[in-house]
Amino acid sequence: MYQIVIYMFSKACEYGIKASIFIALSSYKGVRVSLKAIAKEINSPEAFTAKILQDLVRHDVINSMKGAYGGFEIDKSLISSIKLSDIVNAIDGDAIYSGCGLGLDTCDEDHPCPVHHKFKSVREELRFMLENTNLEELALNIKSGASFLKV
Amino acid sequence: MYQIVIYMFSKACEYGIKASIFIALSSYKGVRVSLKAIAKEINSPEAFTAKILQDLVRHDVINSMKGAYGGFEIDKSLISSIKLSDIVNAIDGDAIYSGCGLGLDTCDEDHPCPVHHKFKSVREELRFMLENTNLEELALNIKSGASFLKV
DNA sequence: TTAAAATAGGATAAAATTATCCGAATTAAA
DNA sequence: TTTAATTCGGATAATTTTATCCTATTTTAA
Ligand code: FES
Ligand code: FES
Repeated sequence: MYQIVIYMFSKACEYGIKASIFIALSSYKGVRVSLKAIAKEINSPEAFTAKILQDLVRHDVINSMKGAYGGFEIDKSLISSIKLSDIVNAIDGDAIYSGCGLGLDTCDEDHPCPVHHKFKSVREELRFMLENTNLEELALNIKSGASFLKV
Repeated sequence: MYQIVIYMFSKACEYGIKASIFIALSSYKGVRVSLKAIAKEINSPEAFTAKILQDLVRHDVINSMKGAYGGFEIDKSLISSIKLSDIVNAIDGDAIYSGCGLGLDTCDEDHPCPVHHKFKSVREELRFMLENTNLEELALNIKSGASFLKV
């Protein structure tokens, strides 16, 4: 049996999104968080999470500070403008919404695969969701206890 | 960079879906198709495709016949009742629509992850699409030249 | 009955993703 | 200035997914 079929996200993205939310939450309180604290909070492997955070830093989604009392943070005033798609793009590169669902070289209206029209709406909805969900709202829901980062 | 983020389907599923469509198309004409012909038509690796076809046979999505003049086929009268979700389920097992988008142990209304409510609708639309698309319509679109299996 | 054409299935290999380890560089406090 | 706490980054390992190879089995036609 050839495992799992419909991933919404890779592990890398899962960790990236959850980490970003936790960093945002902490940044509201004005405190930087360490890799160790993040991995513990989101229940992810430390070293792997580090790689993903480095990616997010390079793409200016989050900031980092080395050394004692260092850690990760996000500029408070930017939290509401960071979208899920920014995080996903940072980890993926781009070419996210462009690929054909059935693996044709390009997704092309004029040369569609059998599921093209059926998938288009699903993909567009996914895209819309990613581009219209920001870190602030996700963080606030964690804060209020309306959602959870682990278990 | 930690590649690709949003898969709709695994390669195994892509090949499984495309192969099924081609087999359906051929079955309407009353001819069995060989693995070789399928792999060529959908532009997939032969041996890997063989494994996936075996899965589909075991799950009674398609039929196979060994020996000279053997190959794969689908009972003509069943083509319209085979849904995309049947193919996907055969290759995946199940547990498809159940998992949490952010990797929590379970997707649970009472203990939702930060993206749960946002994702629910996307996932439901995907599910609806898979359960309401049948092989017949996909095959007919190939036949009419409205869609394509490769390139 | 034999030979050729196919699928079935086990073993293995390659590639991609996920995960770990360790030393280097940086920072702040003591 | 030293030390401890951290992130950074390269190397490597484990796991999963994708792909290949080879032999056995089945089936039909000659
Ligand atoms: S061509 Fe396949 S999804 Fe558009
Ligand atoms: S709990 Fe994460 S998608 Fe439902």
